[in-house]
This record gives sequence, structure tokens and C-alpha cells, in this order.
Amino acid sequence: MHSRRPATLASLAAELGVSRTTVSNAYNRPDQLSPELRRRVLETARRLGYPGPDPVARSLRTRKAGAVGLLLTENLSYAFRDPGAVRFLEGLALACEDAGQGLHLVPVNPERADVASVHRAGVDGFVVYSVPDDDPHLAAVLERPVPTVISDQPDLSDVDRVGIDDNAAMSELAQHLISLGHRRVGVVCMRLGSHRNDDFATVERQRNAHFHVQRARLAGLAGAFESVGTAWSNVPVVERFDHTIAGGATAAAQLLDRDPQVTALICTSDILALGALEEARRRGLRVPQDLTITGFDGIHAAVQAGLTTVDQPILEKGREAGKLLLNGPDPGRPRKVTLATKLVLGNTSGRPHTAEERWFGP
Amino acid sequence: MHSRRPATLASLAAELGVSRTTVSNAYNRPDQLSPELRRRVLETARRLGYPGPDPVARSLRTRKAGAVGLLLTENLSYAFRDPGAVRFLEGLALACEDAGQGLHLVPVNPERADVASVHRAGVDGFVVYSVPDDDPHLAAVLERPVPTVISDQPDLSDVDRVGIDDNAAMSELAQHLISLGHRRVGVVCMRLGSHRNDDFATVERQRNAHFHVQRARLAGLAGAFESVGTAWSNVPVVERFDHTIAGGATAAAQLLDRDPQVTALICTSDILALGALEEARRRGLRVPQDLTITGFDGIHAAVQAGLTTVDQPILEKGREAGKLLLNGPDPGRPRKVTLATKLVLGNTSGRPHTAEERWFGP
DNA sequence: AATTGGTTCTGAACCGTTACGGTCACTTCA
DNA sequence: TGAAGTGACCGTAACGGTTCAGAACCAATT
Repeated sequence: MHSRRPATLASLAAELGVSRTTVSNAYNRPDQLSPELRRRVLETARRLGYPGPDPVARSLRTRKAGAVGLLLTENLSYAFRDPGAVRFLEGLALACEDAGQGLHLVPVNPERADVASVHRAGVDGFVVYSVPDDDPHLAAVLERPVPTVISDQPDLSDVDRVGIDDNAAMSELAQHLISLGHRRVGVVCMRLGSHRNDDFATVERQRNAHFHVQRARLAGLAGAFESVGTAWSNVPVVERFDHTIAGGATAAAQLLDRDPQVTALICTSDILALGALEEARRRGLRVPQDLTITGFDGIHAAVQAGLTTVDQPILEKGREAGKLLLNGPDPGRPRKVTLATKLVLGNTSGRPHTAEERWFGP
Repeated sequence: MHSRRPATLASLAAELGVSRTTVSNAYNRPDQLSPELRRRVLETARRLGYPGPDPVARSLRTRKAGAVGLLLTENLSYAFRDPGAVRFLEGLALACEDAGQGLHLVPVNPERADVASVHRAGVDGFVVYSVPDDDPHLAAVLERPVPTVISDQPDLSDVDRVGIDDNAAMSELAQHLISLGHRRVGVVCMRLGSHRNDDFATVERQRNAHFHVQRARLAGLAGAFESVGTAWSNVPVVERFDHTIAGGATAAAQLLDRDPQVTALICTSDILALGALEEARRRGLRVPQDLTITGFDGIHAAVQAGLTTVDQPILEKGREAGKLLLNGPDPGRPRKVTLATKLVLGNTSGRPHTAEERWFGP
């Protein structure tokens, strides 16, 4: 009984001797028929096991699905594994529940370029979160005749976008480190391309990164440090494909092995920074006395750990993206929303050792 | 251009002078037409801005939506706020991505009984997670002619279910406490009904709780303690409607104010237990020397905090629910999957003070 | 010459609904 | 008393596809 669809609106109408329109109205516009007839319709429906108008057929006719699609470049389950993604989704969910809209997570296989899932999603619009510039799924989304809002990346000129000023935010963080006296630093960043490169990233690779956000953050760092005379090409930048604490730890290790003289490890995400903290502890390096470590994002665990980081309003980003998609009556000009960030000074950043201290102790 | 639908399969066919079938085949069954014609179809599609077959129309015809619906009783955003829910969803997402299915989160307003969102969701089946026995949304789901799997609660005899043995698991935890010597205990539990009662719960209220899981856990406790002579009606049970750490803290306070002699605080969730820990710290009570505190669930933060708790495989529950829904060719008999739990002995449980210790110190 | 088999394409039915523009009987009001 | 209104219901035409049983054609076999 729970798996057959015995009755349709038409068969119900036939049984009752009324038109399909009337049955439809019984469900959707109670004021269009007499209470008595409506009662009879509903009662007969119950008797025949008619579950009410089919949602898909209704969607086809009304041209609305009652749901927004979410595309992210990782596996579907990543959405629930990464604290940042979870926070973004919470915000998006808030916008959806306000509007009574469902949230349809599109399954993506990052391995194969299987765009079919994008074509199969019955949604009224898409929110795209943090995908690479050249993601084929994104291209598929943009081909669909529904509104789209991109968050974080990429920044396409003719598509709505909500994000932060990654360059400026990272630059501000860099200024902080510079003012503390750091000149010789290392960087741990997230993936810069679609293929795995768990290694150092050349300046060229940084410039050509397929991820707008990482590109902007690195550029912010580069600009700040260049301006005080640190040649960026000498700054080691290690990349990690997987965004995990363990990855941050091994990246930090790789960096410290290459140049034990660095006084600060700048990570482009909190997750990576938490890994770096682990590695520092493992090596017996005191933070921040022996090594400064910074993150980016302002996730809960990082703030709790006292990390110096950039707090960005991830939840609001999700909510804003949802609002833009749902409330916006689709104006002509693409909308660009840039939210504010805040530098959070934790206890993982401090003055580097002076040369003397380095040799003779503080 | 991104918001109009200029072309349809039919108009494309007309333009090309072929039948609609052929165009459809070009997308869905490439082997059914010559490569040359297919190329022409696809190229003309691009020229006309045809985005490919409409997903909703396709769903109507094929009778499959390519997505599973998720119903939970709280606001949509709660799914991303509660660590347990997030973990469950991660598991469910794993099952979905394996099957290439989308995940459609149904927006629910716990205030109004707005069942329409359930009727509007175009999905091939539902997973229902932890809703009360009498939830109207659940009733609406069961009326829909699609398969359904319920996780945790409620346990309806004719619906697939995946869960744990809450009664036995809690009983095992109780045995542990009993063997340590605890006889005078207090309990903090989650909501037992649909209306708010942030207060003590009578035995009757416990028995009639609309949440199967809470009912079973309390019953497990009651059984164990009754069997060693502790009259359950004397055991104070405090209920909290909102599942938050802050709620756990105030509940613990309420309990300790009522009976400062309790030697253990048993919480039916880790979140509540983390709150209880906070309150104990606030009062200067040492855990476990002065007070034993236990949780339930085995979420990350709890294990990290060294909480004595019951570890339940939340992720596997989600994944199993998804698999049941997606792989199962709908056998006649409803399937019941019960996963194993594991008692985790942390450092928040210990022997209670003896009478002498209580008065004269250990 | 008739049969067989394979490829390529088509016609028509069907999926289950809602939007739109009526009709019809029955007041109401001047 | 006739015109205008109102409430209740209906017929038709989409909505945009997929599917299945053939038709048409051609080459190869009997």
C-alpha cells in the first residue's frame, strides 16, 4: 500500500463525477468550491488511498520545485565533515526555512566529471559554494535556466556573488605579523588546482590557481610582505589537496624541514592551522614563543584553541546567498555582496626571536 | 539568458526536422542514433540555448526524482547545528553519493503543523530522523506512496527502521554506575513531548513520552536502578526542551539544588552532559570525585572531554538508513536494523563518596 | 526472389497536474 | 423586471518529456 499509486486526481474526479479542476481546487483553493463538496472529495480521497496531488506533476505545471539546489565541488558528505561548510549550510538552511523552501544537495563525484546530477536536480535555483573556476558542474549549473548565486568562488562577472575581500583580510593579517617583526615566514594553503599536489607550490602555480579564494589570500600575503622587502618567491608555500587537520600537520612538517628558520606559519584555513599547531607541539616548539601560527575562517574550534585568525561570517554568507536567491526578484545587474571580516588576535602569534635569542635563548 | 527557457525538446526537434524521440535519444541513448545526427542535435541545442531535457518533466515520466528526502522534526537549520544530526547526515550523504542520489532536506516549521512541505517534495523516498511518535509530518510522509526508513524513533511496526537498543545501552551504563556504588542519582533528559517543559518530569510523563528514544533510555535506567532497590519515583528527572549545552547546565543546576546529595548525574545525551560538566565546574564540584557525570551518544567533543558515555554509531546509522532506502528492493517484511553500542569509560565517572568521606573528607 | 537481421528513426500514447477562460444558475439592486 | 454580480464548477490546453512498438531502409544470407 505504501508503494503503489492506485489513484490519481483524474480517477478521483471520475469516481466523484466532478471535474479534475474541482478536485485540484479542493486541495489548492478551498474557497473555490463548497465546503460540502470539498469534504466529500477529501473523504473519497482517503477511501481510495489518494495521497494528494503528485509533487512532480505539480512542479512541471507550476514551474516551481520548492527547493534550492546546492552545489559544492567535493563529495556530498564533505558538506557535513568540514566545519566551514556546515556553518555555511546552516546559514543557507536558515534562509530556506524562512522561505519554506527545501534544500536539495546535489551529489557530485569529483573524480568523474559526471554532470548528469546537475541536470537531474529539480530545483528553482542554485547556490554554488566554493568551487574551482573551471568546475564543469558549475558550467552545467550556469546553463540551466534558473537563477544562481555563487559564494566565495569563483567570481564571475555576470553572476550574483556573496563573499568577503579575501585579499584585504589576509593582507591585514600579514600587517599584524609584519608589525610583530616577522619577515621570514612559511605558508600552508589549500588546494590550488583540481589535481593533487601535496607539495610546494611555485609562484606561477599560485598565480594560476583555479581557486579564486586561495589565489586572493596568497596575493594578499604576497603584496604585504613584498612591500616590506621580503621577496615572495623565496617564501615557501606548501599546498594540501585534502582539507584536514592531518594534512595541515604534515604540511607544517614539510615546511619546517625545508626552512627551520621561519618564524611564522601562515595557514589559509583554521583546519590547516590546527594541524600546524599539532606538529609544533610534536616538535616541542612553543607557540608563540618559538613559532607563530595563524589561521583563517574563525571556526569554533580555532577560536576556542586561541588561534590568531581572521573571523569571517560564514553563517551569514550562507544566509545571504539564500536570501539573494529567494527574495531577489532577479534584477538586471548581478549583485555582489561583500561581508566584513575581523582580525582575531589569539595567543598563537607573538614576536619572533631576535637573532641573539635564537642562539642564546630568550 | 539565464532565466528564460526559449527552447524545448520539441522546438529543437522541429528546428532539426527530426522527431522528439530522436532528440531525446541524443541525450539519453546515444547508441540509438548515428553519431553524425547526434552531433548535429547537440550543436543545434547549443545554438538555440537548449539546456537539455527538463529534469521535472523527466521525473514525471520516469517516476523517479533522483533524490531522497530527509525529514527531521526541528527547523531545517538544526540539522547543521546539532553534532549528532550532522553526523547522521554525513552517513546518509555517503549512502546517497554512492548511489548518485541527491539529498533533499524538507523544510519543517515545528510551530505550525505545515505539512505542505512534505507534499511538495519531489523525492523517491524518505528518511525520517528522530521525530516524535505523533509528528504530523511523519504521518504525511507515510501517506506518500514512496518507501520510508525511520531512524531512531519512532518504532512503527510496519516501517523500516534502523537504530540501537537504547534501553539495553542505558541499562549497561546504569550497571556500571551501580557497580561503582551509586544509588542516589539524578537524570537530565531531552524533551519528552511536543510542548515545552523545562522542569522535572513525573514518572507518568516519562512513561508517556512522545519520543521513543528518550522513553527507552529512561526505562533502561529505571529498570536497572529498581533492581537494586532504588525506587525510581524518587529519582529526580529534569527535562530540557532545547538540546543545548546551556540547557544541560541549567538542568544540572536545577537538579543539584533539589537534591545536593546525588552522587551521579546521568544525562541522556552528550550535549546535556557537557552542560552538566560546566555547571559542576561552576560550583567547584570535582568530577568524578565529588560528582559523577555521564552522557550518551559518543559525539566527538564528548569523547575528547573524557566523558563517560555510550558510544553509538551515528554515522553508520545514517548510512544504513540510506542503504536500506536505496538498495533495498522493498521486500515484504519491514526491516529492522539494530546497531551495536559501546560503553565508553571516561574520567567523569568514579566511586561516590562514602558516608564518612562525605562528612570528613576522603 | 524471398527471407533475415540490423540500424536508424518515427508516431502516438502517456506521466499527473494546474492555468485559463469560460458556463450556468442564482441572487441582488435600481 | 431586467441588468449586473456572484459563487460553484467545468473543458481544454498546456507543462516537457520518455517509451514502445513499429516503419523504412539497406546489406547479407538462403
